[in-house]
Amino acid sequence: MFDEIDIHILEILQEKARIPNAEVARQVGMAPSAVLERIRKLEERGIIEGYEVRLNPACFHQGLSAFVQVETDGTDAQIASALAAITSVQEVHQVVGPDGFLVKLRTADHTTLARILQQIRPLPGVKSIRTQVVLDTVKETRRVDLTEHNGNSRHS
Amino acid sequence: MFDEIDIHILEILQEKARIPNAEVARQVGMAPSAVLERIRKLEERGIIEGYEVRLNPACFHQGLSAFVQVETDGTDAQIASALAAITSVQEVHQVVGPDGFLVKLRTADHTTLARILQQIRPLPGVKSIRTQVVLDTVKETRRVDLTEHNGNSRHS
DNA sequence: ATACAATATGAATAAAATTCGTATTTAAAG
DNA sequence: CTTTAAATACGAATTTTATTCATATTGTAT
Repeated sequence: MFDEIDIHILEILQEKARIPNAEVARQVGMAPSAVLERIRKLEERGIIEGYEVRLNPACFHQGLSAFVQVETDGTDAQIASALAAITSVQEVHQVVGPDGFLVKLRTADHTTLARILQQIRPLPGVKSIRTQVVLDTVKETRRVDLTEHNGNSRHS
Repeated sequence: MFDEIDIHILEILQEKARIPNAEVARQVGMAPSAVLERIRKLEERGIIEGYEVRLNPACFHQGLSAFVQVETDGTDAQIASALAAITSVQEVHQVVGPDGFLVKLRTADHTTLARILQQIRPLPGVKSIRTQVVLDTVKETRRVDLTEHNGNSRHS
């Protein structure tokens, strides 16, 4: 799927995604055109899904995080998409075990949170909800560990 | 803090973070140098925290997500950093209520997950853990809603 | 070994980033 | 409602980067 050079490129991009191609090429010791071609293919294959800007949520009145355990009657796509449609909802995960979803929210304050919760409760199929408000986020990353992939070669 | 033009720029960047500056300038109808200056200041002020590449976790043997409710004896920074130090741990949130943390994990499979859990259980201060394995992730975004900020002007 | 496909190179060109002097706008103070 | 100072925008010039493509090299299967 990908070799050590690809991993190296991905490591550089994970560190700082807006780094110029030419700089990546310098760091991996290859021609810029070759690196460009590799990145293109990583994008084509869906290994690179995209590039994101990380904004400071506190600057946009989104300082409060919460997790909501939503117990449901079955696990319809209906409920899932109703939850996903709420703007404050950042994540919706269907979990194993008793039917339900784990929802991650982001709101300005407790008042807004309460409003969103009142919005979730009456959704058809929702049996109960349990809310956990986040006091402090110690770690929050999406970085993928690439260290274990150094040995992979490019087999079809 | 920021005006409508900043919001417009941030919306464009949230859509596609690796878009060239010159293209952003075209879309907002300003000179590239002016847009560059604005983006710089957004970065300086910590409004833009950084740029990330989004990788497909499944391509790196990280296809399994799980949430772990860690009940603890108090909420030491000790426990938090011990949890955060584990590579598979993507998020550590201290939650309101009974002392504890909500931890988000990413592993290759159930076997690896079990191993990580056995690693968490004996940490000093950990009373009990409850694990929720993710079957399906319906939504997962970090996008900040900027639509409400159109009226903001630039006051100190 | 041979041939085919994939990848790398390097030069050339187009595009973008960056800098900076000047002009314009904005906001505060008088 | 001016005046003034600071912030921002502009646009030309320059440097750097992106992109393309013909050629060379490498890797792989037969």
